[in-house]
Amino acid sequence: MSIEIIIQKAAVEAIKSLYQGEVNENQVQVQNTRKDFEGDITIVVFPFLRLSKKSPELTAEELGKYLTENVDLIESFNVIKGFLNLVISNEYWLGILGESYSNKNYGFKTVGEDAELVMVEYSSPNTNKPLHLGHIRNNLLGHSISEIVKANGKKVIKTNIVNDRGIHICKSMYAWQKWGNGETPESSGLKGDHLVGKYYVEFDKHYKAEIAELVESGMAKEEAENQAPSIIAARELLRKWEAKDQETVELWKTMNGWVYKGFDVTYKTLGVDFDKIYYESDTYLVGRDEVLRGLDEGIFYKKEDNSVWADLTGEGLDQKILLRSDGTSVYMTQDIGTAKMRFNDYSIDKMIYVVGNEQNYHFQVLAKLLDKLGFKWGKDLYHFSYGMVELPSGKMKSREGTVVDADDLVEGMVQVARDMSAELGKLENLSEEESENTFKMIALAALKYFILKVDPRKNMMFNPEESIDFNGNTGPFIQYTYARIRSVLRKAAEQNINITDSVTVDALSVKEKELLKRISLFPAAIVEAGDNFSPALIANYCYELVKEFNQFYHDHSILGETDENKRNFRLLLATVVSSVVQKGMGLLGIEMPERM
RNA sequence: GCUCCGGUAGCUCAGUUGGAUAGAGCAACUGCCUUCUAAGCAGUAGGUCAUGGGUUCGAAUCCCGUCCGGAGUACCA
Repeated sequence: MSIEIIIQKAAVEAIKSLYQGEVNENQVQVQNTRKDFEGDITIVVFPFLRLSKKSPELTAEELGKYLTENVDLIESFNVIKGFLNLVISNEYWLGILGESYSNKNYGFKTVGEDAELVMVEYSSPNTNKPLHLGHIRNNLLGHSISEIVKANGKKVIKTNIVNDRGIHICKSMYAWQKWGNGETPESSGLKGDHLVGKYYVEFDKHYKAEIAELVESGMAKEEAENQAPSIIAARELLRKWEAKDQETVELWKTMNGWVYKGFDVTYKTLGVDFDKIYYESDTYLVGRDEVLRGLDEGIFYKKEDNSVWADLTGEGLDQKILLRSDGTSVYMTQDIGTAKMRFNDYSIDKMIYVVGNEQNYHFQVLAKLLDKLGFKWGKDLYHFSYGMVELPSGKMKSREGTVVDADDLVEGMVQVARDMSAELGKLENLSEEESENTFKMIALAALKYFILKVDPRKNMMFNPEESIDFNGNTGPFIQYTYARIRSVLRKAAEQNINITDSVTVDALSVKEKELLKRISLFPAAIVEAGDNFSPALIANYCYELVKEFNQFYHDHSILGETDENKRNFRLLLATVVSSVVQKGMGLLGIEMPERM
């Protein structure tokens, strides 16, 4: 039971006994005492004035007196205006520390056999171009939220739906056929996804030129966009693909294969993975069948041009197309099929889609459609909607070349880590392999933390001109503090100092107590991050803990402490802090180096 | 037009179910490496929380209006 709840319950009793009044536990506003006041936990007494019929000060005095007398772990109190500051006993805080040290799960719940099954969809790339910064945000959020849900005791299946078919890949295929001269990843030395992306750009270049030419010769722009030879050729490829033309399917397989190889490298670098991958080419037909079933059952309707629609005007939404007039699937059709396949494959209790907020409307509609089709789980799907990554120049657009490529970004940051480390004279006695490993760890920590520390729902700004920071509120700062703690613990071990979990210290410094308070809040942070789908909460928690530790570290000697009890206590504290930070950062997919 | 989201320091972001004097980092300026790692610590400066009203003991937070920005809006994914 957390300290807040203990205090809340006690306060409810106190109000009953003092004023014969009933209050709900939630009405007891408990918060951490601000640093500039004495005390640990503060109760706001304003809500009780109508019961006490006394001034805020007097009410707080009476409540404080009652609580101090009746609750063991409350040692003393002071009152400032309507705020009752309670001082919690050292024994309580030390108990937290001893328990954390011996128990070691730090608020992580174990996943039982009958735990709720949560499927998390994230990443979901198109196969016509490499991953960029927007995808990185998606991947990191998806992976992190999976870890957080797991830590809250749920079974998680991470899934990826790959958009492997459609006009986009046909554009790359056509351009490669026409201008590729048989180029392959091997012959060009390019990563597969980059090679295919190159031909996507190539397509667009020619396509644009053709449109310009047609417009020049007097054609309307819209018509030109439909009549340009390149787009006609790409559409023809799509038709051939849908008709299972062997040569086309072979090319499609080959080029997608290149892309998957490339993606695998990027995923591995980012440290994300999946338990199950779905491909649109497998699910779109299932979706089409579902839509046709809906049509038979009168849930959907058909227009004269043979297109199939859902009427959602009754639900406050619009009409939505589900099958084009030529009978082919749209995005929504595919998502219906994918959902059906997933629920057939697994007994999913909750489905989470990690998809950008530009698709809020799409998921609103999807939930309604699945519900209409009779899937119980339809309306329970959760769209984890995150904000866009913006550049100073505005939105990222692949065609305009304003994207920040994922691989380039990571490589650039590893280089910065290398340079900085050399400049600071770090890691000089490590082998090249070990230091390279550490540079990667640091670079990825900087990138991941930079992205995950901001509220996922908000758009975020990334300035490619200024490289991501390694100082201040950053991943490397947290790693650095961790590495220093580990270094102290190594030295303690070298000196044969044993750490025991029996703590006997009678006076705690302000900083020590502050650290203990923060440690005690970690389990609550995990729950909160899970409830709010917010890795940012964990990131900020870790930063504050580590910042606090750095200050502590600065003015408290650990190994130099001569009082053995105190030294033991501080070593214990350092151990627990490092474990909590490691666990917390683990939830963000950030590894902690032993040295840096 | 309509719907949704956002606006906090020069910049990037925090800000607990409404609570005390608004919090970090970056950038700027001052100090601190003979002491467990200076990717650090201590400090200075920087705010009409877009704006106008309302609710109340109390509002960055809740409600209404206005302005600005972003996204979506029936055969792209």
